[in-house]
Amino acid sequence: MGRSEKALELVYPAGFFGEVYRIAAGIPTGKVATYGQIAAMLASPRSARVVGWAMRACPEGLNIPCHRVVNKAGELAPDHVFGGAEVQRAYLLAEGVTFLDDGRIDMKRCMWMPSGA
DNA sequence: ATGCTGACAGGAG
DNA sequence: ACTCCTGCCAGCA
Repeated sequence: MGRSEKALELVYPAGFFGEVYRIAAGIPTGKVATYGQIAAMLASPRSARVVGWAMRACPEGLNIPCHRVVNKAGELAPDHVFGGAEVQRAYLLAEGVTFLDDGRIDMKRCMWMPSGA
């Protein structure tokens, strides 16, 4: 592996959290992924909560777009994190994510589909 | 070691 | 569509 990859090995935590961060880092701009979706990618479809927890512990130094990870209903994180859901929504809007009239993300349009459409 | 917690999800009523 | 209940599993006291 190249030097940059080795650097990532050093930066990303080992184990489940590290895998979560690695995947989250791959979410393209303008798209969002769900906790359960990421859990499924890790072959642990029952670990959605752990994914959410990993996001909460999100190391800011890694440049992880944790605002692009939402629940399956397309709802943003509660106000006690992120400095308010408004902040998260502003980030997503700036990236081109579209919202429905009820304030939820238009998941049908913006959910990340790594395996192709 | 034991028990509680949580940025979730799926099924049942 | 909404609420309630249960399963999950890594950290932390």
